[in-house]
Amino acid sequence: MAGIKDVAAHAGVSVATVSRVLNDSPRVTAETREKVRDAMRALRYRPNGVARSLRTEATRTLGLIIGDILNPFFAAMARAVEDEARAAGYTVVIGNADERPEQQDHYVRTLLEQRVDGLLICPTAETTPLVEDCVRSGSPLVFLDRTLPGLDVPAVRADGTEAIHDLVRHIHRLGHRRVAFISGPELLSTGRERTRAFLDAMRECDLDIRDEYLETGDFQAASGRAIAARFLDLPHPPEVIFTGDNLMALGALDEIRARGLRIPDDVALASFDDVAWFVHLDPPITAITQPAEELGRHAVRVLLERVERRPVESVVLPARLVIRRSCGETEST
Amino acid sequence: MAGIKDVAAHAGVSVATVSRVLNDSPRVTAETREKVRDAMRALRYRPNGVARSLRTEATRTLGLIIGDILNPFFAAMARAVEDEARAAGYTVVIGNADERPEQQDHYVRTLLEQRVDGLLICPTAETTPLVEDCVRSGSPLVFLDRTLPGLDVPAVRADGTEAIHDLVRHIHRLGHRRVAFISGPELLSTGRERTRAFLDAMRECDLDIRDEYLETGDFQAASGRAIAARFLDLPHPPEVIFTGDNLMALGALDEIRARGLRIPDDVALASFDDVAWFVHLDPPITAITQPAEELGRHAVRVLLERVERRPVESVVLPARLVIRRSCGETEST
DNA sequence: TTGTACGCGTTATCAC
DNA sequence: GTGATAACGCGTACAA
Repeated sequence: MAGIKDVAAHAGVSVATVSRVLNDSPRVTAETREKVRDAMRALRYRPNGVARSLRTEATRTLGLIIGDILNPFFAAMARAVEDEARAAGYTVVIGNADERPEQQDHYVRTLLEQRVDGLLICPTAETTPLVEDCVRSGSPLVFLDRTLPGLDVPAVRADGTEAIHDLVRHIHRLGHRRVAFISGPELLSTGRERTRAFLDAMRECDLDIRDEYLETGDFQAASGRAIAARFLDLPHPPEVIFTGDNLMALGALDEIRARGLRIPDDVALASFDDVAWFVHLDPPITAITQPAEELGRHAVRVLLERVERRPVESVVLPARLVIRRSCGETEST
Repeated sequence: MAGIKDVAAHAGVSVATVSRVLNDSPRVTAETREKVRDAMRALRYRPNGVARSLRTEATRTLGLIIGDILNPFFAAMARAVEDEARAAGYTVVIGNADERPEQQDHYVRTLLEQRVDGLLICPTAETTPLVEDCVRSGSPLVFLDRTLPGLDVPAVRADGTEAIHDLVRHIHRLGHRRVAFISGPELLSTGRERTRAFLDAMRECDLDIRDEYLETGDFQAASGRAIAARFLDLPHPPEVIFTGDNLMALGALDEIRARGLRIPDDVALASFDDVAWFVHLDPPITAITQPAEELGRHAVRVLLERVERRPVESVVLPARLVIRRSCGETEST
């Protein structure tokens, strides 16, 4: 493939001049610029980004490590990250960690070696030594969606506390008293936050928090289904099942359907995390929606600030309750 | 950041030896190997992938250009591509072309400059000069999901012809006669193929193909909704609406729901392209499923063969009809 | 088995 | 305004 010196030879100038044309330097006559451009076209020249990166110490590439691109919430974030990055002239490498610390580390290592200019991580449960290294070595790093305790890393995330309070009040107002919660892992900041908010909100509404109505899942569909089954097998099953994320809602839904139960008459359902198709269900599912796209965009902006070595602040965006029909809502909201 | 020569100095050996350790060369004593490894750990050395790539002319990176990661079908393919690539020691850069030729070209150009080792493209309608260049210059290229006519590029895709015949026969057997089709763009190979298969299948079943029952959408939800509305406004509305992809099915579903119509009593619905949540709908949607994961995995394998300059064949996998309840199916299938 | 020296394609710093 | 040339960090032929 043609290199810069082939172009230089073909245009009868030096490689320095070609480089200047490439980088839109003003110190080049319009005439020679054209000559060089012609040579580039003639030789089908494509600048070698690898060589450029070696020289400039910048790859104009960002890394994004998420749990799973198949989860619509992550997909929406990833999409927004990509759009915002492209607008700023960056490309993004996506790594699916599958919530496994060792796979997350694999990507951290790989992306660090590829010398990405910055790293966006939705951290899994554990703080690994590699991530700590990353922080210490000062490579631009921003947490997305979740945080890791004890690490001084800016985070861009949604806060569901208010929305969960709204939801519990909403459920209470609808006359429900026995509400169960399928929580996420204690090890995840999002899991902790939602459980805490749920408990606080229940207390605020003077609602009983029964032990048997509180179980911990792993944010995957199967656990949602299994826990929903246990709830429904209880002598006094709950009137409402609230799930900590959309996948566990899916699992709960499957179990409810499999038993031939009707929503909301037999059991009501609400989910933290909204997904596009909840609205097409019958009845549409009442859910808490997170601003996934905004999170993604903010994350890129914050990360690029860090890349420029400017000081940054964490960003917390509110989640929001979307009332639909799965909790026994009537026409008048 | 520590480089190879810092490691060499720290270990008291030459850079060549360090390099040999890095690349697991057997011509190094276990003893010196350990010395070098220790030095690496001590200095928190991370090999510089950029420099290595410049030297070896390989980045161990693959490019994947798809329409939209938010489309569950693309997401599933992307996920599989990533998994397969990682297993082979590659990372993948994803570009969302949004079905826009100029954005597709943007990514082709960018990824070519980044010197990805191979490129996977789900081509949008038009053959751009850049893509032609790509083919001529012989850079490893594989089409995924769709093909472009007149270009000698291996493709990995699903063939829906048989499944569409199965579906039309199924619909016919159920007693429906007036069936409408919301097709995809003629410019897309998938759009053409599905329309042709639908028409063939209709003829095979001796079913009338009315002009007003055949309209072309753009594979996006909005067009599905608009066309469904026109179908339903007809003096003789169809008994079945069959959509060319999952997004247009979503649009049609919205329109049907908005009118308070019931599936399948008022109008039956079937979709090319299955998505996970179709099964959670009431009734679950009868659909044609494509082996998205297999397509992704095969694509990577074929592409890596091309990277190694081995001859390859295109891959065509069959799509498959999944009968559920949205066409008026009874318990006995 | 180990070390020396060159080159990969660019950008940047000097001269002119 | 343009040209010569030294880096950037690594892999490898060749010499020792």
